[in-house]
Amino acid sequence: MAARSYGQYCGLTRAVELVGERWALLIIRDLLVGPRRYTDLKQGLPRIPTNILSTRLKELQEGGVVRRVPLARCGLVYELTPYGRALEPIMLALGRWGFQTMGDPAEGDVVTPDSLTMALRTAFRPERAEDADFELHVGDVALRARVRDRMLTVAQLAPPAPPVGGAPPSGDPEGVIVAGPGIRRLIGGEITADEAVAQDVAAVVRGDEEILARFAGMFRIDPIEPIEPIDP
Amino acid sequence: MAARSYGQYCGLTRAVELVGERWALLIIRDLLVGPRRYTDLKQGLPRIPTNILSTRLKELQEGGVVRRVPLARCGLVYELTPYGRALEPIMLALGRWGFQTMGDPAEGDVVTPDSLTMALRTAFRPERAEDADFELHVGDVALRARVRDRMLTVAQLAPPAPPVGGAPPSGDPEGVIVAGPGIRRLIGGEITADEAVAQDVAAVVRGDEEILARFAGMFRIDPIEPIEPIDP
DNA sequence: CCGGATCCGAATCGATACTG
DNA sequence: CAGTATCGATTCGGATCCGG
Repeated sequence: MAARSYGQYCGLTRAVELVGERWALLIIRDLLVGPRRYTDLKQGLPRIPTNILSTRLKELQEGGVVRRVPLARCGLVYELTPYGRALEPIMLALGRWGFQTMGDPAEGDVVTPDSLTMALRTAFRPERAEDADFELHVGDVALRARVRDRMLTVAQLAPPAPPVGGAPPSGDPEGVIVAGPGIRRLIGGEITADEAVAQDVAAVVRGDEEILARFAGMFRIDPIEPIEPIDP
Repeated sequence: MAARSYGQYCGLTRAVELVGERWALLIIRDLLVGPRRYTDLKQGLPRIPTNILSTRLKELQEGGVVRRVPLARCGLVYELTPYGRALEPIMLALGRWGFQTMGDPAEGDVVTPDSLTMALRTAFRPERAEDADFELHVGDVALRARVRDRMLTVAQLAPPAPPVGGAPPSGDPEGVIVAGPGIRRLIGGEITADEAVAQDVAAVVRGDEEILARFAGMFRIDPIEPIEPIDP
């Protein structure tokens, strides 16, 4: 039996053995945004020890979740295999689940470009989507998000994107939203767009302020019903 | 910042901090089957150190995922909160994902009643369901599974169920299936019911042998398409 | 700058023993 | 039954180092 095996013959156990080690799911989160170099991953996961990153990447390759690709344009990158990409809906659902109980950021917590990108994907509701094209700034991170035809695409503007990222669309966005961590409350439906502006949670620094309401309409994670139906 | 925090402000990170520690998801898997006493959990997770079980249960309670309920009939049990139960679709999806690459069992791997119950739920396809009522034996584990109205219910027959489990239906099942770990290949669609019988992967020891084909029709986890569309 | 490998103290895990 | 206590074996985290 493998060293860190749980000793059970079960699909979930297998999954946890593949991607349940510390840091593994966060590495996969970043790779869901796009292929990344070793250094990109290290920057996107500021607190990961380099030896752990190295070890996890090897394990994930061995498990068929990640592969290492020498890329002509920019050296060596890691990317998800099709099997690894099959985790995407699970990661989005897990992100939604965790979002429900996210409090305020702890001291030292950071928001990275890839985590914000995945947060947008997590919160995106295709069924409510309407075309839009805006910039979102949170801390040092700036993204360009575009919705066309109920499809969301996100590109990283700042910090300067890794060479592998998709290029942002040319032309100007409809508006620029600058937000703090409190934007969680807007996405969570705790406050309205107007309240977000009033409480300085978010501001529209360019374009029509109405874009914030459109944002809040499409990017939404509803709380689970707080029923407590169990009665011993 | 908390001791084992990842230092990121992100929904997925929060989720991983809540349920990503070693053994936590397997504890949750067992609790998805029903409330369990400390000892039930320890039996269902034969290789978990008791201090880890104790620690995880405390952490999961603190995270609002699990609660401890003094139950009149049988002492103290742990059960999922509504928030914890919200993990069910995610756990089923993760189980399906891991199932795809489950090889043969390693030496010493066990199949527990709760893991087999969740495996059945994982593989169940409501859209293909037809009424059925059968016993499934794998190793020492025996379950009674019943499908009515496209809903699956599973009860544990052996080993003797924890007092909290639902009672099995009265009356005889339509058939009794005895299988080995190779039943994975039947569920995975690698072999047909006839081949499973021919290869001694499964046998119908009571009732009409046709029930195995009906089983295979409703309980199925298809492989992900093995496309490799990336071309650097 | 990129892609790691190495080293070492601190924290966690795993196994066993023990207790109310 | 429901855990706590103890202790050696691993792993993790942080820092540094190194070849390209």
